[in-house]
Amino acid sequence: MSTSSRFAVAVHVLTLMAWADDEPLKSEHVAESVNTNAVVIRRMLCELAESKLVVSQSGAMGGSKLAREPEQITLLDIYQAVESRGVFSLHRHPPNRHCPVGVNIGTVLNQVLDEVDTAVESVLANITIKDVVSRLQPCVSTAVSKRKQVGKEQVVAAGN
Amino acid sequence: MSTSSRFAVAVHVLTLMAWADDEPLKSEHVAESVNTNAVVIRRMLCELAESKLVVSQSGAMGGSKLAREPEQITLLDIYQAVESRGVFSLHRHPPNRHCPVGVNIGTVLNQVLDEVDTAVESVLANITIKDVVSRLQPCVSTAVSKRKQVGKEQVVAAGN
DNA sequence: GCAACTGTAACTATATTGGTTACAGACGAT
DNA sequence: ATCGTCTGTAACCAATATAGTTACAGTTGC
Repeated sequence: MSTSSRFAVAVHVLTLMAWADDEPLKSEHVAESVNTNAVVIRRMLCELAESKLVVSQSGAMGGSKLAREPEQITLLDIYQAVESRGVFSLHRHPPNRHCPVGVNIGTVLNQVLDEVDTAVESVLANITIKDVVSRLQPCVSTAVSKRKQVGKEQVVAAGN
Repeated sequence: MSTSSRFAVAVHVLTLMAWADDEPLKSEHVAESVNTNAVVIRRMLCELAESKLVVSQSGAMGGSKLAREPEQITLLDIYQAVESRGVFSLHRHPPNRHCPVGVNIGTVLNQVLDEVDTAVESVLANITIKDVVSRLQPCVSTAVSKRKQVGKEQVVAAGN
C-alpha cells in the first residue's frame, strides 16, 4: 500500500514530549531518538505546530513541547495533522464515462472509502498521547533500571 | 499518505465481471472501462486469480470471470489480494534502542496499528461485490436509458 | 495453421517520501 | 552588541512504489 511512516514518527515525537514533561526538546535530540535527520523532524514539527499540537521556540535554549496536556491530544489529531489524504485512493485516471460501471463506480467507491475512513478515525479518536505513554510505561520499567548504566546515551531525560 | 489505487481498480474489475454475469471479459475490454493499459489489468488479474477470486482462460475466446458468486466475494478478500501491507507503516529505520521511548514505541504502535487494521477489515468484510453492484444499480438507471444511444461505445454488455 | 487471447519480462515515467546540506533569522547569555 | 545555539525553510538527491508501454512466448478455438 506504500503508506508513509509519518504517522508513526509523529506519534513517536509527541510521546517523547509527553515523556519529557514540558521540558522543551531540541530537534536534534528528537531526531536521535527517532533515528533520522533533524530537518525531517523540524519539518514535521512545523506541521504539528500548524495544527496547534506543539509549540516551538527559536534561538538558544529553544525547542518544542506539547501545546496541550497529553490527555487532550488524540491520535486522530496527529493523523489529521500529518497524513493528507484518506486511507485509499480512487483511480489515477477517471474511468470510462461510456461504461455503465465505469461512470458510477466512483460514487460507490467513495461511499465505501468514507466508511473505512470513519472506522479508522473512530479508533484513533479514542487513544490519547497519555494513553500511549501509559502503555509504554510497563515496557520501560526494565529500561529505566538500565538507564543509569547507559548514562549519556539516553536520549530523553530531565534537562536533557 | 500515498495509497495506491490498486484496491479501487480491483473492485472496479470484479464489479465489471459481476455485471457481465459469467460472460468472460477480455483484459482489453476491462482496461477500456478502467481507462488504463491492458497489461496493468492482466497483472492485477493474475493476483486476483492467485487469491482464487477470478479464473482466466488463455487463447481465442478466452477472458476472465469471477471464480465465485458475487455475494461470496467481500471487499476484504479483494483488499487482501491486492494490497500487501497494512494501512500504516512503522519507522523506516528502527528508533534508537538507547532511548526509553524509542526502544518501546514500536510495541505500542503495533498495538494501535493492529486496532486500525482490524477496524478497516471489519468494514470491508461486510461488503460484497453483489452489494457494490446493488449500490450501482440506482445510479445506472439513467445511464442504461442512454446506453442505446451510445451504441458501441458501451464497454460492458452481453457478449460484448 | 491462423487469429485471438493470456501471462510475463523488461523498460520507462512519475510521484512521494525521506535524507542531506546550507543558510537566514530568532533569541538567550555574557 | 555580538556570539553561540536554536528553529524554519529552501534546494537538491536518493530510494521506493506504482503505473504505463512494448514486446513476445505460450494457449486455445476455429
